[in-house]
Amino acid sequence: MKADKSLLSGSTTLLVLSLLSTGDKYGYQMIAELEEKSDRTFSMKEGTLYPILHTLEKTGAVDSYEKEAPSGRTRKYYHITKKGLKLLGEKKEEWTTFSQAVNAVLAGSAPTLA
Amino acid sequence: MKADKSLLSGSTTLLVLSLLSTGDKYGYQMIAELEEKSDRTFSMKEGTLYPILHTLEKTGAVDSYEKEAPSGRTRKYYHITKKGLKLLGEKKEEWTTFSQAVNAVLAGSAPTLA
DNA sequence: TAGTATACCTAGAAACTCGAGGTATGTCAA
DNA sequence: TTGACATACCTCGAGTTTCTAGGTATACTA
Repeated sequence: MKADKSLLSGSTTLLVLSLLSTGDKYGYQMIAELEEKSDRTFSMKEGTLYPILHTLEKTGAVDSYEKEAPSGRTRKYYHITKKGLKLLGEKKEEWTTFSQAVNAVLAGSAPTLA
Repeated sequence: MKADKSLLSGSTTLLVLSLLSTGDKYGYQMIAELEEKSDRTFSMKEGTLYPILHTLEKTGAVDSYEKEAPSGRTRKYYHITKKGLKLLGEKKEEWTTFSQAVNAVLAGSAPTLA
């Protein structure tokens, strides 16, 4: 990740599920979309994404199928399941709670030299 | 942490510095304040906090001094330095960028069953 | 005087991401 | 036709961060 790699932990699953909630996608595409949608803040690495996708598949939050691209190359598409949508809902809520809590703490802090 | 332990990564330093920007504090107190200000979302563990404080001290973002509490017990107070304030400013900005990016990605996601 | 809250600390395990590597196919230019 | 580059998938080991679980010690309270 770019911004602060360590800030990312835990939100990756949320981001991946969020992307998949708008339609089936393949790995390489998700990385590009994430980068674009986040205005270049996120640049998830393949070494991060693929293990996440495999874990999500193992737990039944997504399933996958292969499909040939117009170019002729085979791509592996991921599809979010009902279980995955439920998980997304939970993760979203967690994120909201979490970010509000951080903002609450920051609100009390002294103005900085920034 | 409670909410989702892994969401926390990277924000702990931000939170600690933020707390210290409003005045000198000792470890135990910070854990309590964090819990209170975040409305019970954060419950940072001692095993997390103390190593962070030690690292911040090593890098010069905070310094510390011992002081006797009214009770008679000795407490170790931490004080944020100029360097620490600068670091806080940077971390704050990182947090803002990061959270906006996450929200941007979520904004595009389908409404969930939540 | 025994239990609980306060207050500090550390070592090892667990989780997560990244860097670096590997394999393979399609495209395009020399 | 061959070499370079982008696309597309994958894995392993290192590094970072947090937690669990312990340890030590003092003050208060029943």
